[in-house]
Amino acid sequence: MQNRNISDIIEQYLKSILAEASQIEIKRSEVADQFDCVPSQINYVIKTRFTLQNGYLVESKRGGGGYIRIAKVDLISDPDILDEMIEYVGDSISETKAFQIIQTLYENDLLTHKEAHLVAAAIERSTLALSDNKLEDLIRAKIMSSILNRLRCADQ
Amino acid sequence: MQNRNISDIIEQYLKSILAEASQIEIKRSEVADQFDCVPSQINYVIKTRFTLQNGYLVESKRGGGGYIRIAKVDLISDPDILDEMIEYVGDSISETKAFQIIQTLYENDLLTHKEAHLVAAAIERSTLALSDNKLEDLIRAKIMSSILNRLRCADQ
DNA sequence: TTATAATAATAGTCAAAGTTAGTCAAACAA
DNA sequence: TTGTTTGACTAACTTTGACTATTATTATAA
Repeated sequence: MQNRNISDIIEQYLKSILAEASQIEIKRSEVADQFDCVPSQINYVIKTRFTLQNGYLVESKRGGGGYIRIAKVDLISDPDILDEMIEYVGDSISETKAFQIIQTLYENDLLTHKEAHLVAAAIERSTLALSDNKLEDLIRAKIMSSILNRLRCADQ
Repeated sequence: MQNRNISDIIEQYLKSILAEASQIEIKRSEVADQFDCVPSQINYVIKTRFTLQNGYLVESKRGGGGYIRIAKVDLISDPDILDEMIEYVGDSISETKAFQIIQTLYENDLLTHKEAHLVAAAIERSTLALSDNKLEDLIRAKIMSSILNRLRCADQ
């Protein structure tokens, strides 16, 4: 349970604040100063320990008044079905197979009727319409994976 | 959700007035004085936060008695705005601008919170993640257009 | 009085400078 | 090997001010 490195310490610090509030906003440089590390270390911590799979949503803004916002989200009780689908999608998927996945999501109440239509609109052939079919299937897979991943969140 | 910079503060001020009236008229120099900034800062705020894709119409007049008028547009009662948005998207759009559109659709109840998140997941940079930025903006535009079109038929 | 010119009073544009956060790969450590 | 640390470089957003454009008002000339 002891902290072995600075990343673990920062992770624990952020999670201790998140225990109080459901959402926090930090200034990257301030936290880096606080823990005497380079700013990009904060990115490393977030990328490795505050993923959506772990139940965190991260947003940020650059420039004056910039920030990094970390929000804790509730995950659906049974993520296995999503994991299987993401694996099935892999890095390439046809329109037909993607439609089947969307249908399954709808039947399992992970998507409403309208949501299913919107997702379908995003990935259908007539939308992507790339002359390179391989590339089209690849992009469709990226979109499907991202959406499946997002469905881990109970709310949102 | 604090204000982090003067632009955010001015944005919030203007939106708080707009919450009362559907349309407001301001004097650029007065608002600049009020918030102790240069007048062109007001232009920056308007240009980045009160565009049509943000759901606002802006008119102005120079010279004596000049003004800047900001009006809120109602997407639901004005379906033409969807067409204008599709036209605005064109065949290429950045992540930032697409996010603004999604935000506007959400604020006007054309998308639920979850639907907005799903659409965002489909078009965000980390999803499309193409080395070719031009192609990425092009595909994002195709998806956004398809989604906007789908929203024309209110219920599915 | 009327037309025109000058002046004042606005708002717009643009680019430089400033302030953040993100990426990526090399070096390092367990 | 795998995971961590570091820093140079990049990208995004904000602030500022000099310069420009437009409109209204006032002064001047015919």
